[in-house]
This record gives sequence, structure tokens and C-alpha cells, in this order.
Amino acid sequence: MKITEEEFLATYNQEKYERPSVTADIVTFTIRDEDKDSYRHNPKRNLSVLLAKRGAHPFMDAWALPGGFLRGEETIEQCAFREITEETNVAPSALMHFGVFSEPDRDPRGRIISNGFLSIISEEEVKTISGGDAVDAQWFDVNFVKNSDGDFELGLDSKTEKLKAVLREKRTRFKKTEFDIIDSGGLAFDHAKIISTAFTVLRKNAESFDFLFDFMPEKFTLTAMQRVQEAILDTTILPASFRRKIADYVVETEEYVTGAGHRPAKLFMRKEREE
Amino acid sequence: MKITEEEFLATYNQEKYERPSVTADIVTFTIRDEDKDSYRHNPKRNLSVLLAKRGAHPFMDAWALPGGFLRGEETIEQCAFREITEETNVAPSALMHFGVFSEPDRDPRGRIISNGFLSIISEEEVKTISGGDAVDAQWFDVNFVKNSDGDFELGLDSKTEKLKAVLREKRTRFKKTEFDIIDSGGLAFDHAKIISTAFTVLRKNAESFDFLFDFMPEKFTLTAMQRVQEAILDTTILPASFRRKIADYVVETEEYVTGAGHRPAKLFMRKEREE
DNA sequence: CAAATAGTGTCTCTAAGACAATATCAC
DNA sequence: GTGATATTGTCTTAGAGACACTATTTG
Repeated sequence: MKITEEEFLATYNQEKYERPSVTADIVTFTIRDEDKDSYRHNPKRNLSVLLAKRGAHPFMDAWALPGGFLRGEETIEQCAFREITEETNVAPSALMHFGVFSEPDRDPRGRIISNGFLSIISEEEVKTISGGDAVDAQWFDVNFVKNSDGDFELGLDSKTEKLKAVLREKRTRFKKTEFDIIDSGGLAFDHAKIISTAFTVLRKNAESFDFLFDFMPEKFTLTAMQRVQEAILDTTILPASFRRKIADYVVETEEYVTGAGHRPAKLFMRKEREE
Repeated sequence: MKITEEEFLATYNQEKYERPSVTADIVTFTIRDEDKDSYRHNPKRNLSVLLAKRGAHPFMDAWALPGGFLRGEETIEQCAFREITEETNVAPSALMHFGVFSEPDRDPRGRIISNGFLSIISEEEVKTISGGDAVDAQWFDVNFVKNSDGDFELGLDSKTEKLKAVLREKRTRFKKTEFDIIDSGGLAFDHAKIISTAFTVLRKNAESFDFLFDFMPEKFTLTAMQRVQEAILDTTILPASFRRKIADYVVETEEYVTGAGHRPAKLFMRKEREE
């Protein structure tokens, strides 16, 4: 007995099948200045990640990535954007899907699949949001290092909090990296794993200037951009070399940054990519 | 009134919330030889993708990517592996998640989110599967080119079928590429889009030798590997240059390929990455 | 030997690293 | 002027592209 596609669809009922819930969790990075040593020195710059304190079960009062459930007629990207703005008042200009976390037991509420998004906001935007609102969200300096056992330690330090998770690297193909949580360090769910994965993806991409521009305000000095790349890759770059490489990607403005005790730096803008 | 996490979880019922179905669709690539011109010439090599003919509604009898619904206690990666082996008898050694497709109307059955996986199998494995089974799956040569309108044409040719889809590129940040379907070319669902995305990801990664090894059998000639890279990137590479670059990634064997009308080629193996 | 591919040697060119030298400001 | 960072110039070096040349097989 054959039926047409119309007849098939008319009787198809999705409810009959088991389905997971789907969420988006957003790992928002920025580069912040460390406290200045003196008014003349350029500040050191640290990579930071935005976490919110959970206000409900499960993991109530634990620090977690902003995120939430996929709703009605939105794509998962739209969901990620809605959640990050609702929960933290941050409106990132770009979101990058970097992984799916689907272990059956990753959430005590049941089968919940998380889509990890990486977002980057510039120093300017950080200042905007850190102002008025009462949201319980904080920036945490990120420290991700291999310890003597060969495991990775994810250190997260805010003004008031200090978390440390431990993760073990899993070898996979395609140069992708995966982690198993050895110690969640108090972070909710498997978010230590999601943050570590995001950080690894961030590092892999940080050599591309196109990627780095999302960390920068509209106008910036070349040294500032160099510090951003150095903060993510945890290296130092010779200024002459950095300037040569970046030259094709930026255009000068006529503006300068003055007021520091040294030669003023010219402000640059991203060059529109012709094609 | 406060409740504990235990009390919360005891009363939590996932069924109360709307949930999508979740699937994995697998884009399996290989490099196949074109028919030889003569016994002496090296064959031209083409990039091919594996499609299966749908045996059920919706899109019955249309060509589609192998794939299916996430089940009980499996991760989405395990689901992808199960589906590709069940549906086509191919057992890829590696699967790479490359995207999530979550437009609300992408499937006529309802809200169904697809996870795209890219897999690569070597020539050897292709021969194994093309043998005995009665599965209605075929290899399609892939052709992906920009046409005069600036859109992309995805041409898929098998021994008996000839499909052509048209897609429009969407600009996104993070160097990611997205496509809108202009003409599905008869492919089921949004699979023209998924294949195009996979192809783009493949190209981006094909400069990395670590990635390319997944296309190769255990022992291979350097020229064969060069042809694989050339097939994916659609370029030609000078042999001297290719050999210099690959040298650190391979080890010689004592074996040679003979029988062709020219100097025999030494077989190489992938070098285990020390660290 | 001819035809074809396998494999090597070397020149060139580009781009990154090293590092010295100069420029300009606040104080 | 001093101390700090901004910016430029040039030498060196590593690696990819170009290309000529040698090697080895089958028919």
C-alpha cells in the first residue's frame, strides 16, 4: 500500500519519537587591560571570559556560561544571540559555532544537547556593559596551561572569584581537540569543557587578522592590536614584523592617541576587503 | 519557598517543553581515479561524495546524504557513525562535525535540526564497499564552481545520474561561509547547502597534511598524495615543492609500485607524530 | 630507444625574524 | 633632557616556487 508524500506528512507526528532539548551556550571573550603599573607604561592585556551566576536549579549559585533553550521558530544562532543579550546585556557583533556537546549525561535534567558559540567583543563594548545593569555577570581572566601531569588547568579569576578546573586532552583526528573533565572546579554542567574547547578554537584562529578585528574597536593603534594577538597566543611579536603583516589589512586615519608619556600612536581602521 | 536541587530534579519534566528532533547527516568524500587514458598515464583524480537514494517519504526517490535521527544514549558523533555504516556500509575512520543546520522550515516533517559531519575515506575503502551490497548508494563526482551571476553551481555526476544545484553565498564573519539554496537540483531537504558547506570546509583544511592523510591508504606514493591535494584544491603543485613540504610527515617503506610503464614509485607511510 | 613518471639539485623570491636607528611626546 | 613608546630601515634566514636535470621502468 503506497501513500503520497502529502498523506505521509499529514499523519507524521514528531511527538511519537524521543527528542532531546537543545541549548546554545555562549563563550564570550574579550581582552582587558591589567591595572597599569604607571601612567606611562602600556598596560598588559589579559584574555577574559564572561560568566553568569546561575539563579536557578540545577547548579544554583554556580558560575556558568550564559545560554538557554532553543525556542519556537529561531535558528540556533538566533537563540545564541538572544540568550547572550538577555542574560548579560552584551550584544556581540559576531557569533561562531564551534562545537556540539551531546554526552547523554551532561545535564542532570535529562537529554540536553548544547551548541557552543564563541563570541568576541571589543574593549569599547565591555565598557558599555560593565556600567549600569544589575545582572550577576562577571569577567574572568582566563589562564589555560598544561600542568606537570600533562593535564590542562583552566584558571578563571574575577575580582571576587577564583575557579580552577582540570581537564584531560583527548586525541582526535582532524586536528580537533577534545577534553574530558577531571575536576569541574565548581563550574556548572560541562562548562569547563566548553570553555576549554572555545579557548583552543580561539587560539587556532588568532593568527588570522580577520578574526582578530572582532576584538578591536573601530579605531585602534597597531600596538593595541598587537597586544591582543599576543594575549591570545601568549607570545611576543616583534613590532616591525607585526606591522609588515598587518599593513594590507588596515588603513590609517588622521587621528592620534595622545596623553601618554611618549610618542603618540596613529589610529588605524580595518580596511574593507576588496575582491 | 525554596526547594533543593534534588527536589527540583524530581519534579522536572522535559516533556513539558517543545523540543526539536536532532539528526546527523554525513558528507563522505573520497578521491577516485578517472578512467585511464592509457596504461602509462597516471589517472586524473576526482573528488566524489556519497549519496543514497531515499526509500521513504519525504523526498522519496530523491538523492540525499546518508543520515538519521539521534537515538537514546548516543552522542551525535556516535549517531553519525552508526547512520553512515547502517545506510551505506562505509565505515569512515574519522568524522568531523562542521556545522549545524537549524532553519525552522528545513524539513517538512517539522522542527528537525541537522548536524553536518564530514568524513573522508581512502581509495582502498571505496573498493571494499563498492563490492557486494545491494544498498542504493552511489558516488557522485563533485564540481563546485562560481557561475557568471556570482552564484555557485554544485554539480554532482554519478554513472547514471546528473544533478545540479545552485547556491548563493552569504557573507558572514569569522571566515565562515554560508549558502542559500537557489535551486536544490533535486537533492532532498537542504542537502545541497550541507554538501556545499562541507566542500568549503574541506577546501579550507586541505592544505594541512594531517587532514589529507585520512584520504590515503596506509601505504601510498607521494605522487598519489599530491594528486589528492590537487583534486581538492583544484590546483597543480610542483613535485619538488610538494616533496619538500611533505618530507617531515612521512616515512619511507622498502616497497615500490611497479607495473606501470615508468620508473617505479616508492611507497611511503604516515609518520607518527612525536611530541 | 622512446615515452612516461619518479625523484633531486639549485636558483630565485618573498616574507618573517632580528635588531638597530630614528621620532615624538609628557614631564 | 629623560624615559617611554611609536615607527622605520636593513640584514639575515627559512621556505616555497620555478625549472632543469637525472633515474628507472615497460614496450
